[in-house]
Amino acid sequence: MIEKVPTQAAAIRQSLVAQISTGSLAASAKLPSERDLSELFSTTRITVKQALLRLEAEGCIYRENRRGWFVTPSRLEYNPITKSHFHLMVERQQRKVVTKVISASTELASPELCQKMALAPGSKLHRIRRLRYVDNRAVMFVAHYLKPGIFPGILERDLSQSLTLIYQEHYGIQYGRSSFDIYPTAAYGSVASHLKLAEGSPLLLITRINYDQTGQVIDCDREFWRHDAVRISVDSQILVTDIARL
Amino acid sequence: MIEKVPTQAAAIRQSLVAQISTGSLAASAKLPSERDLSELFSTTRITVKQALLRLEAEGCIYRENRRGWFVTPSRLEYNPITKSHFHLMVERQQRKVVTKVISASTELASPELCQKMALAPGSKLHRIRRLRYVDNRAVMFVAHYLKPGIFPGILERDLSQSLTLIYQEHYGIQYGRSSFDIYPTAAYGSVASHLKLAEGSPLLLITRINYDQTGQVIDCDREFWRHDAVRISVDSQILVTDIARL
DNA sequence: GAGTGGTCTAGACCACTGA
DNA sequence: CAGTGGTCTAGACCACTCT
Repeated sequence: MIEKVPTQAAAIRQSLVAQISTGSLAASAKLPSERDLSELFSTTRITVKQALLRLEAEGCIYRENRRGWFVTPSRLEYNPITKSHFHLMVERQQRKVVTKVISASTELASPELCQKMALAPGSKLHRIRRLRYVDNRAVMFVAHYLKPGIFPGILERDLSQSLTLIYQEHYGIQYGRSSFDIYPTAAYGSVASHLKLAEGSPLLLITRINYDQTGQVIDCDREFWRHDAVRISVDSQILVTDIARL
Repeated sequence: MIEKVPTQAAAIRQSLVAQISTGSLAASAKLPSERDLSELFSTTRITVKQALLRLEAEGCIYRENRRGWFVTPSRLEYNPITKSHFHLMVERQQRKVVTKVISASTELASPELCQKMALAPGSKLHRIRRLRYVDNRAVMFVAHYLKPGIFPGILERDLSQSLTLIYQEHYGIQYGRSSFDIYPTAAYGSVASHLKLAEGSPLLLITRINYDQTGQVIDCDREFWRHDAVRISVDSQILVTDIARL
């Protein structure tokens, strides 16, 4: 059996992985600076950086722009098809959750959105952009697109609470079915800056389209997730139960 | 309005994006070499490489180990909850598909698998590893774990065809419900080499657990997808129909 | 053997964060 | 202000692929 000689970057990665799994680097702990690491391993910053970038891709560590590298906390388990409130879902997992409203306005719908939501070209939509924090870390940036006709005056309400709740209480609307798709890509521009990601960092884009009880499109969510913050989990059993309840 | 000065890497990225979207670099086309690009943009290979790595994270381009960079072909649309044959699904999208068997053996199940599949610790499982190509590009490496008691002699069969079909025809087993989870991470070792990915490249790990009509666990699939080869798409409507049929 | 990306050296200056 | 990562230079040699 021929043993491959590991590259320096691989050796650095291994060493850090070991420290993380034994707990000598705990969750959310800060790693030594790139300069310190390159001295420790007698190499250059570029080599260290390559090891760090791989660990980042794996989801073991993450960085905050010019603040340093940290050990990634455990991931959120997320089922995009459940209709329960986001806050409830997170708190069930013993995590702290905060939602911050970034903007709320009415905009011309893009051609792609018109197609996805079965709208006439040139339709307008309410756009609500929010940022979600789990344990004080920004993990998801979401843009909700709502049909204005269904939700008069909704932009004047307190949008930091659950939209599902507002739909129910003020507009008598409940979700029926929904569909979603998951698209792995990279973060740029406002998404990157809100999530404090470096430009070009890996990202999970989840697009959901929600329908009411009668099958009409209600809204569309575009969720931009840190790739290392979530594990998507879907069980058809739950769906069966949900449907049986209707 | 203050315009940010784009970095060189961002400018290179923009230029390549433009060429890809206008079609002057078509799908699957080879990009100029890193050395040529660094001359073209009057910069170093490292700067060029950073631009290329970002485009790779986005899913616009991909590399084959030491062969060069290529424009990513369009993604496969994939619904992990459907029970149809993989080949059928791919061919419906006008793509060519090939499945290659990598190995077939009986192994001790790992503790995690025992838990996931509700097995006694120390149980054995058939492990079938296969590699799937779409349009001659390796896009997914999968390990199937089967309960040996249910599938006597299956390892001696032709495993390059649909397992679903073999289950039905030779063992009278049909899928009932299934659950899956999606975990973004990075490729290492045999997964990376089979998919011809560089170590530490982004990857989508989809773990499926399939149950038969009576709710017993049949098998577990661990699918390692190139992150740029797929868009996951789930519609609860389809599930409703499926269940109504039962 | 020529061409490609993979890895690495040994620095430099810049932009931003936080005390 | 010091410390951090972000970006960049100008090279080098290695490992692998393809012709």
